[in-house]
Amino acid sequence: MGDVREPLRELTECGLPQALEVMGERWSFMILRASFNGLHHFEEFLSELGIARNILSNRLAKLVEHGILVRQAMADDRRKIEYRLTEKGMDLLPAMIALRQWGQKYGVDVVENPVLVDERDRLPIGAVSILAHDGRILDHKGLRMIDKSKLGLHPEMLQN
Amino acid sequence: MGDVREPLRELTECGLPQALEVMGERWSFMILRASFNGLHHFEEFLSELGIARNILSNRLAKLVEHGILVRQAMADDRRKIEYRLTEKGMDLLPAMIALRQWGQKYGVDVVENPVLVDERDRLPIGAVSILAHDGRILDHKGLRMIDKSKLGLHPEMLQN
DNA sequence: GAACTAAGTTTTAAGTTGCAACTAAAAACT
DNA sequence: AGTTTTTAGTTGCAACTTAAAACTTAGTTC
Repeated sequence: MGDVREPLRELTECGLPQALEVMGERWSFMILRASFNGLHHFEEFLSELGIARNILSNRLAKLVEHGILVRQAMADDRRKIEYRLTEKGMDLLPAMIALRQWGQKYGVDVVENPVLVDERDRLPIGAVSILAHDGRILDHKGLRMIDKSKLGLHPEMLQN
Repeated sequence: MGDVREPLRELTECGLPQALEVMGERWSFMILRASFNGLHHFEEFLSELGIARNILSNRLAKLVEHGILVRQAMADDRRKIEYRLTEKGMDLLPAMIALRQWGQKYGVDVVENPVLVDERDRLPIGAVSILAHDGRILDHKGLRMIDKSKLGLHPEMLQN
């Protein structure tokens, strides 16, 4: 078979570039947060975020295009368009909260309000965490990047 | 004194804008990933990421300025500059991995290689998760945003 | 049907990105 | 010692993106 070099830097394949295609654009995360905070209309986002109209229009369209928000004219007043988070959009919450917590940890005088709480007991949530397959919390020292081919074929291998 | 209106939409205060100031810029997350993957030098980032030289230069400077990377000329060859993740940079891992996992879940034909594994057992990691104060995994249905002032004063209140 | 409102487009200026060519400094070769 | 190569940048310029303000369109209220 001759010269079967394995590609030295297989850094290319991963979901990050895909995620950044939408969420890497300026304002996307801020719109997501506002949306999660209960805002649904164009003029609400506009006055809440202090974004320019044309950019907001463009971003909302992209978020809808990517299935993160759904756009729907309201029945009672059909001028009003409601933007609502989809399940796909909700799935961005861990990323958003992780960013938020990081900004809070290292930012100067970040007040944090409103606070995220567990609905069940109304206590503030803990840190967004990287979990091992068995639920242990991992930090960067407990993590390794390895080539797919070098994965032992354990039976539990069906998670990430 | 007189007219002390409270700001109606206290959506303003949170760590997200702070985090996005650096990490919201195009390429920042890709550089972070490359860095975590073991790249350390200018020309490595350049050929790995396909970014323009001036932009890379600018981003690295900003990441250093914000304390996410440290810049250090190497002892043996002082032309070579080493960029290395700080603790603050490592703390962005949950956010980065959460984004990556989202991109993987919803992206089309994302291969994912290299794979993130738990160093201890070399099994792929689980999903980055939002945890309650007591360690339960929360999803968006179990979360609520409430005003700081409405927080009951529980003794455990010192986390997020 | 005149005025108003919500959402979006257009226009124009300012700022950012990306490419290509150039520079600066340290190391290696001859 | 002097030229070449390597590493990490900077500069100049064209293409693209963002922002602010004025304009448009469709639906609603008076």
